[in-house]
Amino acid sequence: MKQETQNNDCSKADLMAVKDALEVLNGRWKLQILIALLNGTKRFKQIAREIDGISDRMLSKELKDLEENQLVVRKVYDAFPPIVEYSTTKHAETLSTVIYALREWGYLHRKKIIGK
Amino acid sequence: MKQETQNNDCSKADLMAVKDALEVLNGRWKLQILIALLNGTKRFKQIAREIDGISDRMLSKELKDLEENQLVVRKVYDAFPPIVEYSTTKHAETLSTVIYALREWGYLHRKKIIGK
DNA sequence: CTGGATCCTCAGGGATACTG
DNA sequence: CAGTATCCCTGAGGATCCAG
Repeated sequence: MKQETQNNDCSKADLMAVKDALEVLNGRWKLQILIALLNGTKRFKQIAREIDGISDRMLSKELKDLEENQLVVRKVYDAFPPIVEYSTTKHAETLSTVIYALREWGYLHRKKIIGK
Repeated sequence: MKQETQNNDCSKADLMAVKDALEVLNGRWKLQILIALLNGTKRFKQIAREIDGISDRMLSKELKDLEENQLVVRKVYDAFPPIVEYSTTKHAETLSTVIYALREWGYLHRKKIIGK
């Protein structure tokens, strides 16, 4: 077996970038929330209903995280009952590439493993 | 605000696919390991040295997971000291799209948030 | 060297109740 | 409705020791 000395030439900074991305999208909720919101502006309960199994507490926390990372925008209307709308930023739209890739691979993998 | 009734038309099965993908790639090690192995066949310690912060226990477990998902292949040479080589499968190569997307977005996000 | 076995810690995340 | 506060538990992941 030949040992190439430069076989990881393309993955020093790249690995960092991937790690950065994963750090922002970590947990099992962030991407689901973003997908929901990329489909259009929604209210808190609306998101909660759409994402199966998420608790209010988690949704609240995740939305705050995403807001800090400038991926979602929170807009409060002064009304009763309270109305708060969430939507994605331009920056979040750049994630669609990632989402598409994951979606395609998800299909592929399911076919490979389960539907073999 | 107008409410579209079909604003989530494109994300029922798609969401499932994304969730499937995330389930296979969960944790912070799987993708790093795959990236390392996509760069070439490697031995256990070699991977461990390449991935910063991973413990032997984790690496062992993650490799087993990846093997079960048919993403890596384990090859044992009967020798002393023991030699075990890991490499990626064809199926793992289809992940490169995902990895590229994550890498690109990682760079983009870093520029957006940190280097603004 | 390649890991399995064990023990431990801590953060992710669930359930419930409560406020404005 | 839109959350916050609290309590609790599970499981990811680290450290260490040990065997083939």
